[in-house]
Amino acid sequence: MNLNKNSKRRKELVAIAARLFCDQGYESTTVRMLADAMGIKSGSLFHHFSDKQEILYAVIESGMLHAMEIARQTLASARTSKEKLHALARAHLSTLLEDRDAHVVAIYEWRSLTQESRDLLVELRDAYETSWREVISECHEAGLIKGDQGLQRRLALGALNWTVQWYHPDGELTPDDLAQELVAMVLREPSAV
Amino acid sequence: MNLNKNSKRRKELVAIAARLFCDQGYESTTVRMLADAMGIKSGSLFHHFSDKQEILYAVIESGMLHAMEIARQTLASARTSKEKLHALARAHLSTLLEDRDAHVVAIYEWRSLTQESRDLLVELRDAYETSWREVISECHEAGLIKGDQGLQRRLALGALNWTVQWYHPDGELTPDDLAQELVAMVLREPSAV
DNA sequence: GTCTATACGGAGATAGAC
DNA sequence: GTCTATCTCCGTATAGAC
Repeated sequence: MNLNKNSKRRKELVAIAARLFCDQGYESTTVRMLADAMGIKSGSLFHHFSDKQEILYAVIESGMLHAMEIARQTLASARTSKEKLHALARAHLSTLLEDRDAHVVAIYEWRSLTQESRDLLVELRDAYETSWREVISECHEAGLIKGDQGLQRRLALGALNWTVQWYHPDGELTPDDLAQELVAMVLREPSAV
Repeated sequence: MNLNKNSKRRKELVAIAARLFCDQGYESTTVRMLADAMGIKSGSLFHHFSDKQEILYAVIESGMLHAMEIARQTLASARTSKEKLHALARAHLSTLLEDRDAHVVAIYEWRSLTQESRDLLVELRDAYETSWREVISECHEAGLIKGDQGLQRRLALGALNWTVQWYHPDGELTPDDLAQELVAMVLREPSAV
């Protein structure tokens, strides 16, 4: 089996799998469907991945790594704590949109991962959420909000994650509108949208 | 096949199915597992439901009907628009907790429904969300908030629905704390938690 | 790295006796 | 209303040639 995780070919295959898993669900997507979409026969699939679950893991991991990279970049150009909060919200929405398949899969198909895979991905997720923890903590220290920081972080991330259920970027609302309204809610400022 | 949807027996079976679907996912739950948990053989299952998808439909429908009933009741005793918003949030969280299995299934297993089933359930959901539409509209008319009502409703419902991912009622936070913080965010009031 | 061929098990669903 | 028995199909995964 080919274990080179960074090969271009492998990334293509993972993206194709992400789309199918997103559209039809992991369990309902057969390895034959995956192979068809990849332009190979089902037996050949197992040259790239040791089993079906590993494909699922690869899809979710790639989405998470990408999200962390975007958050890191966006955060770098923010100065005030409010700007940082806005940056995180914008970055979060960007990855949800640009990498939608992988994130929808991460949300819906968690249960189909082995315990070992889950543990690995939980570490990634925690690392990502640490940025949120830090920025919300900064907002509190700056006197912009008070109250339960964990609760505020979870409500905010929940509202953002749920956007995959209803948001279509071709409507009137821009991702930046969403981010602004979310920040306004968290910081209890009047709506700017 | 027994079509009596309101029989006590049927409700028991639906509750059992909800638990299994919630724990393992719809596709990963076999009709043999369902039958085992119900104390019958797999063949007997099809005396109660015409096929597996109908069980999924029954689980989700029962959760939605219950949610609507709770919302109706809770709303009846609220007077001001802020009280009504709080009532809706509390009712939403109550049903998410009391009827958690069915709602988790509704969130995760939507894709496994036939188009016909989906259409029926979308009608129910829209009817439910109408309460939210009306109450948020009232809050705007009362001058408590301004901005995009649809966006505010969706962010609020998203934050609430996402609680199934992290909230455990045995912690320090009560459901009422959650509802209060959510209302405070929506109405841009200081955190009361 | 892809192919063909196939093993093996378990899935949903049905028929008909009791 | 439940049972037993069984059908049929399709799932994941493997083996070995090219």
